[in-house]
Amino acid sequence: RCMPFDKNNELKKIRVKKGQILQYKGDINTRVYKVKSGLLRSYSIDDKGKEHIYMFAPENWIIADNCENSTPCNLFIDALEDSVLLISEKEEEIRNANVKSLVNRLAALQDRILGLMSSPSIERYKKFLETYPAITQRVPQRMIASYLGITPEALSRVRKEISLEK
Amino acid sequence: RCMPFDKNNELKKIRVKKGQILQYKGDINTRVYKVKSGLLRSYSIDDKGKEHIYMFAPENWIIADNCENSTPCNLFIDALEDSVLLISEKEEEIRNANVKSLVNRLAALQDRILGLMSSPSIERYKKFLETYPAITQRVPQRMIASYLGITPEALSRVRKEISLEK
DNA sequence: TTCATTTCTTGATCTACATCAATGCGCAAC
DNA sequence: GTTGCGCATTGATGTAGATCAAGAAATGAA
Repeated sequence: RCMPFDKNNELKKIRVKKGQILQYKGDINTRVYKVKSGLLRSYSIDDKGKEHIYMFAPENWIIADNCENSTPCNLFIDALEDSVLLISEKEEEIRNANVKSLVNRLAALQDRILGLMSSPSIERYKKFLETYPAITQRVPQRMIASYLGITPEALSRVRKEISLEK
Repeated sequence: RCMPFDKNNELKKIRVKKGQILQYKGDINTRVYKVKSGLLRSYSIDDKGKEHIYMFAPENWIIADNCENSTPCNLFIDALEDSVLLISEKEEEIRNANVKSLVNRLAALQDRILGLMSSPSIERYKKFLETYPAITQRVPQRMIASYLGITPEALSRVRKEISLEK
């Protein structure tokens, strides 16, 4: 390439094992992870010790904590499968950000918020199946429950109810 | 100004009355509103006819539906007070977007999602009071309840409980 | 394979919040 | 003033989903 600064110069490529934690709540100057293969997730742990999954990041997704740089982050990030990642600094990421894709992400969060406020768990689960069919196959149900904001028991009953509908 | 294209060329300035609806769910090619004075809100209406407030936009805030342009939008937008607005096209907005402020908005939505999933209504209300003290004074409680994802009755009881804590 | 660990399911009970209904309180219009 | 209307409060009751507990099924490790 003939560009004066190849933007990939700044990217580190790493391999991580399933279960490895990449970011802890409270870390500062956290990085941005691009998933080349595998699957990551981000999640918080509340005062009662309960995990709440904020997002799953399969191939070609970007995952990070959206907090200000240099302030402690709110989320944990770990690997749900052996994965290959590209790591970059947040500032670098902001410089190269694709505005369109940020706006798309806003739209997805808007949807999720309205869903949490207005849809019962069965509807949220059905929508999840439509939106992320691939992820359904790759993570245990308790994690989907956590993403949906319900308990594994509640998800189990929702699934039973859906199977009876047919 | 000496710029070849003044970006304000594209902005229309309008005045709206309290109660006026600027955008209906289902509209396409919706615009972006910058609030110079007054107060707007965006909200959805679910299948049971219940309103769910997605956001309040006081002075200097930007409000819009985050949907793809040319697809039907999901939100209504109306004026909670007489307001003065600058209107721009989404494409224009994307061209001039401030990435930093988009990322801040992502952070706020992340917070809201985690709050909806993990905090009881009393905590969400306390946090709202801290985060948006000014808005508390300007909108009826039923709208704050709607923003928090609870009923006006539930908010009334939460407030009573807080007043007893002291 | 066997043993251990995690995950899923099912039932019983509990609880936060919704729903429904009645009352009272501003506050604007006239 | 009074009439009407939207809003807040309070009580009674209903319900989605949480919690707790026990098994069953799947997964993984030696």
